[in-house]
Amino acid sequence: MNKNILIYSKSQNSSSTDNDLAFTSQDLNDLAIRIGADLGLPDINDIHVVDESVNHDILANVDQSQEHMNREGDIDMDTIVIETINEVDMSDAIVFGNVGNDVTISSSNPFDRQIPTLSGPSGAPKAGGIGRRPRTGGPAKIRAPHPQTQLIQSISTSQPSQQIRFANTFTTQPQIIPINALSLGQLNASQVMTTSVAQPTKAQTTTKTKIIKKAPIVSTDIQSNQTPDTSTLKVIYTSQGQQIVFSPSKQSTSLNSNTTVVSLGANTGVAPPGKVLLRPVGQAFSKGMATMNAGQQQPQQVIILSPLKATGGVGVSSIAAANKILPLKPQPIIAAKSPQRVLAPAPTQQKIAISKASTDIKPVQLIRVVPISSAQTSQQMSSISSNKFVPLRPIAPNTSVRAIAPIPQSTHRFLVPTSTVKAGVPSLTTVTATSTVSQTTFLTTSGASNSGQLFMLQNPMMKITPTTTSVSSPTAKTVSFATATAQRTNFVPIAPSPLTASSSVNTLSAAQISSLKIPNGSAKPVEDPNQRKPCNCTKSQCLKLYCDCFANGEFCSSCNCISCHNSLDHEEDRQKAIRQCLERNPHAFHPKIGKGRAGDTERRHTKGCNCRRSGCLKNYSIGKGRAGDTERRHTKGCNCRRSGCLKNYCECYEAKILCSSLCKCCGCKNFEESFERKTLMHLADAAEVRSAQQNVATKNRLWSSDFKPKLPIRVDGDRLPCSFITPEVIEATCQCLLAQAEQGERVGIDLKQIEKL
DNA sequence: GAGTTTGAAACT
DNA sequence: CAGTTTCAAACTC
Repeated sequence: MNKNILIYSKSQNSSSTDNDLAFTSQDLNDLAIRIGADLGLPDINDIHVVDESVNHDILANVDQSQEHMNREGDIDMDTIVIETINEVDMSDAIVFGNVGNDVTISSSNPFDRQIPTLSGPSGAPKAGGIGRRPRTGGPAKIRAPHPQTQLIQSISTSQPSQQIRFANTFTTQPQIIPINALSLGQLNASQVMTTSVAQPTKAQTTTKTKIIKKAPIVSTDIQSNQTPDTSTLKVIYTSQGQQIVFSPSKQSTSLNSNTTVVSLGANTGVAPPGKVLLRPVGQAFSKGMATMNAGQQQPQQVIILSPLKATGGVGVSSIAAANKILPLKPQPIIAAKSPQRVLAPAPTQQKIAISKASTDIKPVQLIRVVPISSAQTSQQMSSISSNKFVPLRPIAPNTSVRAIAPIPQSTHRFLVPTSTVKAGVPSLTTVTATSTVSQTTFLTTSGASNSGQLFMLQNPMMKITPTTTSVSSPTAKTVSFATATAQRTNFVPIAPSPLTASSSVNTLSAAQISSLKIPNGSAKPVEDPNQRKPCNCTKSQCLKLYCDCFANGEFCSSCNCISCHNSLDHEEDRQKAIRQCLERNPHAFHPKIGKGRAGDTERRHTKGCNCRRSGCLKNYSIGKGRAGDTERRHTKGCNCRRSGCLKNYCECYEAKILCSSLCKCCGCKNFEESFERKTLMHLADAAEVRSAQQNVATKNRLWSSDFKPKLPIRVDGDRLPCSFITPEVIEATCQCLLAQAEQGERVGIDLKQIEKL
């Protein structure tokens, strides 16, 4: 029996913006073995450890319209972390974790764990699934998922099934359930949970959860005497078979030795709705805890994973002696200044407010231990078709696993700018979307459509290269990205960096163009196209679209800006600026380079023009666009007047695309048949050849010695320099030489001087 | 590196 | 929507 073991951890340094993994791979392997042994997993060898550091950031999205949640501080980001894990597969998962000093403990079948579900009055929390210990002792917790997210995907392959219907609701309170209650019960067959949608604008989401059938949960006494709303009852079985019934009524009653009704009523003064604290063994009741027959509970075997080395420290004292504590060696936090990655929804989307004030940001590390045999998981994921989760699984061992957060609306795009992929990232990871990711696409680095929602992944050290996978789903993608930092941030809308948008299809690169300017052909070192350019803003505080970082949805990092507010330290201002930009232009953060509309993508200049606002339609011809360019064009068009659209002032030219009918440029020379453009391109090609040759020559000088044979000249992926010399290059070069010669003759320069030109 | 040019963004 | 101003990047010297 394979099990998913999810381990998540959060750095203790909650204020740090530079955090990294707290677990080493060795830790994870050790943990997997110990956890598997402790939980009685039959075949621990089937458990495979992979690093799931972070990427919940790419999963969630934030509702900017609900920032009050942030301000109120009642949205627990930890919950989001759990949700992310849940989306992978909670029913079959054993989850451990550490969030700061918290320890999350949960279990699966060995403890007969099921996803707990609570339903109280409107706004009550819904399904949860992960136990966790509080920071400073007290009961362990089972957190409900973030109320705004869509629901837990939980599919067990081995148990009889029952459908449970959940709904998105709006609540701010997590469920908190003690470790002792980890042997969670499940709903009776008659208790199909159907809850109303608190926010009518949000579509109700249905998920299917297979659960273990047990005896009826609610006793006759309860139903007859107290008439609880069975539609909102929740029962948890303890390991002793005790039934704990959560009721929305205002009274808590102990019906018998095995059944306790826990009130979830709002006015009991015991526990707020939706927040149920159950007393752990050996701990006195405290205010805020619902009464229950806790004394009858037996200590649950608990494994505590904590980066803290303390074995009986914070949050552990209330655990029975039988519990096992596995201290973990924390990984040193790598202090590296890096751009912050953010995840951005479009403004009109249903989103999740998950971030707190910047001062309360908790870096999070996610580590996932998954079975080597991924077929089961894959099947499970693939069967999730009615929702918009984007679960991912590794396609190779020892790779990270990313899970995409629920995407509440259709046609979303995940944008992962490659412009900030950091060199030296230890592991580039490949994951594969295994579910039917209907209506979901990933924004590729070569541009994308203009519509839909944008999500930006954390910027540093992340790269996604979508390709078609073997998964049956036509929309599934292979996503590759490197480990990202675990900084939890607020989310901002984003757009791809120009570099990202123009990173393909081009025949000219910035480096090539730049190399043209180098005297004596000494080309500059080719800049890493993935490296984001630092901004130099002085007056905008990097909170206007003048700032490329801001416009790209990135935090400034390693920039030269002055009075920069595009950082976590000024998140409030930043969000305000974002809203302002979106008010002015709802597409302000959409990529400027996108796909052209069908039918006019091929419309290009053929002769150039001087028109300014006509759209230059009279001078267009059909079918002259270059192959590859038809999919990319400026969404607004440029307005150049003096540059001829052949300088980087022009956004089209900068993106290495031809001007289109959307452009209002004057004197445009950036059209297919433009002689100037061709010449520029060929010169750039020639410069590239020269640069490549020089680079290779330099390499050879470094590498070669008197005892080594000369290496063949190869550049950029075994591409011989001569391969750059295409007939077009030759033709253009000849044309340039002829033009120079003719000009020289007109001026009266003698032949020798002309030859020297 | 300073100054100029340029065009997008912001503003009126 | 059009004209103007502001801004930062591109470019030139």
